[in-house]
Amino acid sequence: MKIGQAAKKSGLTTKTVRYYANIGLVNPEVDPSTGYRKYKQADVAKLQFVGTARKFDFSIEDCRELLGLYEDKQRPSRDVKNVALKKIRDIESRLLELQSLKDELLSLANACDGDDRPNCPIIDRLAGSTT
Amino acid sequence: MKIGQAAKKSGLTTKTVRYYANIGLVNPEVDPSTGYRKYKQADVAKLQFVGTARKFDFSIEDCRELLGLYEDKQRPSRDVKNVALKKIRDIESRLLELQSLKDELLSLANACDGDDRPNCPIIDRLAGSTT
DNA sequence: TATAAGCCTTCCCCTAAGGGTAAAGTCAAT
DNA sequence: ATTGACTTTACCCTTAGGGGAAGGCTTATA
Repeated sequence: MKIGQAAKKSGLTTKTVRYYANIGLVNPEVDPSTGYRKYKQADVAKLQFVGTARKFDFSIEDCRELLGLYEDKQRPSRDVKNVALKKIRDIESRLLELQSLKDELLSLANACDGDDRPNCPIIDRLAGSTT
Repeated sequence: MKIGQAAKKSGLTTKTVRYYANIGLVNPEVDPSTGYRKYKQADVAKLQFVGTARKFDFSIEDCRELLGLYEDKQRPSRDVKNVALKKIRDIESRLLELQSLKDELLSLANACDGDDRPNCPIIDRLAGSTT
C-alpha cells in the first residue's frame, strides 16, 4: 500500500511516516520507477509499534532499540525490561523535579496576596531574595 | 562591565547572556566603537532574575512577561500570581501525564520476568496487544 | 483524449533554548 | 610589538517532526 494508507492504518501522519523512512527507522520498499514508498502489513505493524512506544515517551533512538528487540523473537525478555526500567527511572527523576518545582511555586503563590497591591513575594523570590 | 563578568555574576554562560541580548530580553548598552556589550548592575540583576525564573521552568516568553512585571514596581501582585498559577497548572498536568505513564510502564515491567526467556508483555503491549 | 482532483515525491524553512566552533577584532600586560 | 585572554558575528547542531512549495503520478470523469 502507499504511504497515505499506511499512515492511516498506523494512526500516524504521512509526514511522520516519511520521517521514519528517512531516518531508517521503518524502511519500506521503494518502487524505482515512481519513487513511491510501498508499505507491507509488517511495516504497518512496526509503525504502530513505534507510535505506541512514542506515546510511552520513548525517544526515537529508544524506539530503534525496541524495534530491534521486537523483531528478534528470541531475545531475552531481560533486555526489554532493562529498557523499560531505565525509562521508568528517567520518568521518576523528572517527576521529582517537577514535584519540587510545583511545591515551591505553590508556596510562593500562596504567599502572594494576588490583589491590587504591588507587594509580591513571587517577584521577590525570582529577584533572588533569600527570605 | 563586559559580558564575561556579567555572565559570571549572574551564573549564566556568555552564550546565554548573548542570546538574551539578541532576542531583546536583557539589552545592554553597546560601545559603538568596539561593538562590546556593556552591562550595568541593573542588567546583571535582570540576568539573575531570568536565570532563576528559568530554573522554575518558565519559558523565555514567560520570562519576558515576568521581567516586565519585575520592572513595573506598581503592577498589581495579581498579575504576577496569575502567571505563577498558570505555570502551576501546566506543571500539574505534566505531572499527571508522567505519573500515569510511569504507572503503566511499571505494571508492564512488573509483569515481565526479565530473564533469559523471550516472552515479554512489554513488547506485546507496544505491539498493540490489548490484553 | 484531455484535464482536474487527489495522491505522491523532494526540498527548504520553522520550532526552544541555547551549545560548539571558527575567523577576526580588542584589550591588557609584558 | 607580541602574546594571551576576551569579545564579536556567523554558521551548523540538537528533538521530532509540521507547513508549504514545486513538480510528478494516478484515477475518474467529461
